Amino acid sequence: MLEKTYDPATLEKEWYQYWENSGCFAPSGKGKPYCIMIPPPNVTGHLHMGHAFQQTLMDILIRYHRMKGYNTLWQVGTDHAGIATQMVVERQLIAENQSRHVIGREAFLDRIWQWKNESGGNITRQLRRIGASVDWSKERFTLDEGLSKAVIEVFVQLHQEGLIYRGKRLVNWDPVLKTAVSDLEVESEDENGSLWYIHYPFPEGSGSVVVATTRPETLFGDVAVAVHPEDPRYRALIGKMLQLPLTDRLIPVIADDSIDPAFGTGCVKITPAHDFNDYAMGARHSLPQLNIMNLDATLNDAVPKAYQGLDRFVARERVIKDLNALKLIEKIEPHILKIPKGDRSGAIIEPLLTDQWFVKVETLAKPALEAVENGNIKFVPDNWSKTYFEWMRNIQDWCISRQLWWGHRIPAWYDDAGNIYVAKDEAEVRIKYKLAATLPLRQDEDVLDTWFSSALWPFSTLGWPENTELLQTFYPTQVLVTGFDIIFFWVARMIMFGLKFTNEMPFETVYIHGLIQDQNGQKMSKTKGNVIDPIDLIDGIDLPALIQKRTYGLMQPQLAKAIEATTSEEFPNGIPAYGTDALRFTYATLATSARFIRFDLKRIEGNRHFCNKLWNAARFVLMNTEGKMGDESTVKSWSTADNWIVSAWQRVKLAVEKHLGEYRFDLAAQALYDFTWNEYCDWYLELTKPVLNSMNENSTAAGARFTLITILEEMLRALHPFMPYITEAIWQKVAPLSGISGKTIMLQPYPESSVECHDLKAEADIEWLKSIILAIRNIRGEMNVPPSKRVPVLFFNGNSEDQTRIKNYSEWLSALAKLESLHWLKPDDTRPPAATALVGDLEILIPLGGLIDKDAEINRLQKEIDKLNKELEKAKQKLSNTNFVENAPKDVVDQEIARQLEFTASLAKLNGRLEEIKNS
RNA sequence: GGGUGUUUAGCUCAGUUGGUAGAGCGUCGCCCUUACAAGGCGAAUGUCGGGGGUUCGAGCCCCUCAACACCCACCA
Repeated sequence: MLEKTYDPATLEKEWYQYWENSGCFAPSGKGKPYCIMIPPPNVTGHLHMGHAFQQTLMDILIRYHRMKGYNTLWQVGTDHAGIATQMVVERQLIAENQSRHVIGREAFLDRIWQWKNESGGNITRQLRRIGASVDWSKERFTLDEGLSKAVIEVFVQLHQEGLIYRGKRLVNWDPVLKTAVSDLEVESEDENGSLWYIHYPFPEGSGSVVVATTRPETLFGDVAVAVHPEDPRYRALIGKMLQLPLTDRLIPVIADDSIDPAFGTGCVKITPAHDFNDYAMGARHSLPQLNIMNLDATLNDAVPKAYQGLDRFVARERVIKDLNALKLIEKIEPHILKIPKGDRSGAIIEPLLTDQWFVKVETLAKPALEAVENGNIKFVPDNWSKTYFEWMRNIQDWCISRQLWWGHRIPAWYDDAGNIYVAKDEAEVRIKYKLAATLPLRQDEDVLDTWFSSALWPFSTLGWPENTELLQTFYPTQVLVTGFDIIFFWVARMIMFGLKFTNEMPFETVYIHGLIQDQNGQKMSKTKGNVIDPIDLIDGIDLPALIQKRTYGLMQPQLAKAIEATTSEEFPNGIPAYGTDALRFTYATLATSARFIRFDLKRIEGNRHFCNKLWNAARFVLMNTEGKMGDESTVKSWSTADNWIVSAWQRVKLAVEKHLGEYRFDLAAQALYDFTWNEYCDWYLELTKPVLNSMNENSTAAGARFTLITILEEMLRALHPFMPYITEAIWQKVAPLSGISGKTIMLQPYPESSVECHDLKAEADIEWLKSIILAIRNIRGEMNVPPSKRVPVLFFNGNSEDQTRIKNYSEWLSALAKLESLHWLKPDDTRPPAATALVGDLEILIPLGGLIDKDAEINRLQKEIDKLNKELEKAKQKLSNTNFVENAPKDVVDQEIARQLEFTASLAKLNGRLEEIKNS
């Protein structure tokens, strides 16, 4: 027997260990392969709501397919997350008054590896807590030996084919991290700034041209002023020279179509080394690129002495002040502009000319685009493919070098003359390029963008470039489960590299789930202080601990107070423990096709109740079956209820299969929830009670026991992918009673729908029975008749089928509607004053006796009559429309006619009853 | 500027080829009823964002407007 109360904490503890230790997570080696690659979380990270949500969905798919007999692999692993991880450890050093530059590259890397080894287990421990059935024996890390080998292989090959090149380009430079970042790692935000109108005088000594700029400090890098070629104000000036203020340089006026004459003055200063637009224009006009900044965004020695070494924003103030003194500022306008910031550091990005490595993506993008266009790779929901197309059709070369230490070091070597050699390692370089052993070579200092190794994840984890058995079996993988925020960062690049290096799609389907937000629709973030740790939902947490967690280690400590206040308001008692299964089930029900998902504690609370419901239903079943089960052959007869619940269950299984096939976890979960609670518990269990308690020798108790246990056992299997722990715990007790042996539910087959089990007559009978019971309960409820009070019921005016059914099912009627007695009235019997309900033609009377208030019943009837009248009006109106009668399909018209007749008949009866009771 | 979404009950959301508007939570009654008070039974609640169109019929299809959200892009 199960414990009296459902306690997730104790039952979740045992099972994961057991599953893992018995190798249940490893591929079976039998059946069609089914493989999902985990989007590798940052190795030093910790689980957040998004992870837990995503991993739950993957685990549902994995457990479902494993039970369906697939050879299932959920490949697990973590990412080295270059910038993010390096930043964490750098911050630690700073706290110790150290810096990576002081301790040096080697010591710094040692330090990160040490940190990785200490905290790298966090995320995997947490994965276990949510029940993720990943194959731990195959765990990988993007910086491990095998994956590094794959990275080098890819780099060398792409370089050889000319698809990776090195060049001095304008890139997004993060002056705080002192590294280049890709376009995707830059986030632009609107900010209030100014537009400065500056005079650029003619060298002749009088007059000037006024240019408008948001970045006056870059004036030192100006190499031209551009105007629109058709602009009548400036046409005559094209080709003339201007005096660049604060300098002794002269720069030309040039003409370019891209200039908007309506903006500012129609004159634009051109700074090719510090602006992407100007860079392109510079290229068009063969202008020099004049870099005026150092790597930390201070001005370099290309600017006048007075400004050298100043930070760009200090320099700005200085330039404005000096221009003002020279009366060269015409005016200043407030202006809203986009400020580019690094997504990690938050530093304002500076376009800077540096030597970097790039992937030439155009040729890689073409097949990747086609793979989605022709449906070889499907996005679910489908509209995400549009987002993918938009980006891929306008794709720019990818800057892959990072001036960091933590990552895959670029396999390129330089000699003193600056020649570049690319190969697997230095020895190979010397062989490949036939270099003398004595020629000094130094390796490129830079590492690769983290996403470069992530792009190889689907095949590098399986052993590529070796043609391993794993790779042969599980590649291409079946589905990628991820958020839309990394479609460009990751999904697109996996498709490009997958097609390039394996000639196959890395996955068949990309399922894009929504992003979790807090209950107010805000993104969960540390600075907002609204983060919820999924583990705290499982175990619970008290308010002080929650506040401590949310305010600890804030980048902006001044936010702590506000966070404490909102947290206290929102969770005055902390967060109660809900258990893993309730959390997982909640994630499933939240996985609609919506883009953003608001996480509300109410939902998880409801689902903990669902767990409890299931638990108690199982207790009821066990209580009535343990020690009382024969095998199926001893069952003499099946009741209508048995046949009904079996039949209804088939539909549910079918629905679940359909919904999971379409990645509608919400609908699948909903279908199971509804059946479990609203059919199995609310009706079937209640219907078995009179049978199980009956003293009658010929009763169908054996059939009820058998049905109770077999349906429950199947429900557990069907629910297992959603709620692995509770289903396993219950199943252990239930399975033996239903004649099933097995060590664990997770390796049992997933229940399948069977058409032969459909029983339409039983379904119709039980639907009828339900409506009679509901009608009586409605009267009872409306009249406030307490459940303990049994009532007499009179039936009147029904057809022969009603009579048969009432005869057959009177025991159920009495039990579920709490009847004291049950009689048929003949047409000429006198009817006592009574409350009335209708089910089809059948009239149900509950005599007023002392328990029903006459006026209340009059009100109730009148309400009912009003409702019917409205419906009748609608039906009449439709049928009086000749267009409808002539054009609508016959069955729709017939249905409307039937409705009209039914409403009319019902109204006649109810009105009669109303008169009777008024006159009584 | 380009693109993609969202708008349905008090709240959070379903609504699958157009055919009688649903769930959970909350609210309001009556109940400790031998699985479950983490529960049972009953009830109330919607001009499906606005306007137009197609159709016998629109929450669903088309057009348009509005609000909100997100993504991409070089307006100095």
